[in-house]
Amino acid sequence: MAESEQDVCRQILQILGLIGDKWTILVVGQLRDRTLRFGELHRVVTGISQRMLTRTLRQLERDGLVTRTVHAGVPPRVEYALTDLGLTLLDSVTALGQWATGHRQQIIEHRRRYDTAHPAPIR
Amino acid sequence: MAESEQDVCRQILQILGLIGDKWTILVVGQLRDRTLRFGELHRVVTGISQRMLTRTLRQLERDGLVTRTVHAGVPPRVEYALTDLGLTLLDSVTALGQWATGHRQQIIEHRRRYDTAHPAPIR
DNA sequence: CAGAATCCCACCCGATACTG
DNA sequence: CAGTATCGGGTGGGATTCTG
Repeated sequence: MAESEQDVCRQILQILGLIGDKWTILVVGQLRDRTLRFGELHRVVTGISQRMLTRTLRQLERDGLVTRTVHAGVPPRVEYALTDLGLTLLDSVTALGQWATGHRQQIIEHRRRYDTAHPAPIR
Repeated sequence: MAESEQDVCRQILQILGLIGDKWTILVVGQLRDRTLRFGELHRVVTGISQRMLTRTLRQLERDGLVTRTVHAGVPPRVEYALTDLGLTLLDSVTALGQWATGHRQQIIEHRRRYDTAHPAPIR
């Protein structure tokens, strides 16, 4: 089964796109050191809507990055935790986050300079 | 000047979002070892529209990740190259790309299993 | 509590046409 | 050649409502 370079490239891009998603990063970040319930995640990931939290978690579950554990009973309880695979992603993302942190000031400064040098057209 | 955690977090997310953009990654990747002209980039980054290439390059320039050099004359010639800052980004992205490459099969396999276990509702 | 379903709008982005 | 301008379809994502 031949697999073209194109396919591989597109798959990797897809994965990077997943990682680049802001909600994904925030959610994975929150699961760093402990498992959390749906409601806890909803509270701790500031600004996320119920819908987006659900979608993000589903995708992460589908990709094998988090586990979803339903505890029977009333009220219902669903817990989310990182898998081993999810942990390796966390490491990589953390590294990238450190790049972002480390160069944040530089980038902001560049933007400031660029924006003053290229004023918005009047319109 | 107090800078809230929220602000810093949002800035980092913004930067990660930038990195996650598929065109950004492809363009930066192509500039890895040599400077390229607009038209060359347009040819080599498969599928990108003129508009998106322009926008991507502008943003990268604004953030100080690439330089834009205009050579006078006819026909016009504009060359793009990575800055030192851009190179450090390239390194980080490459690392993440290696993660994606290394775990690609696992993720695809997880998806396959998930999709067969959770068949799409009939509709 | 943990979602699923629906509505709806803002914006992203591609296609196309025009310009210095 | 290297862009800008404009239009229009598709989509991401918020707000709201309903259910097991």
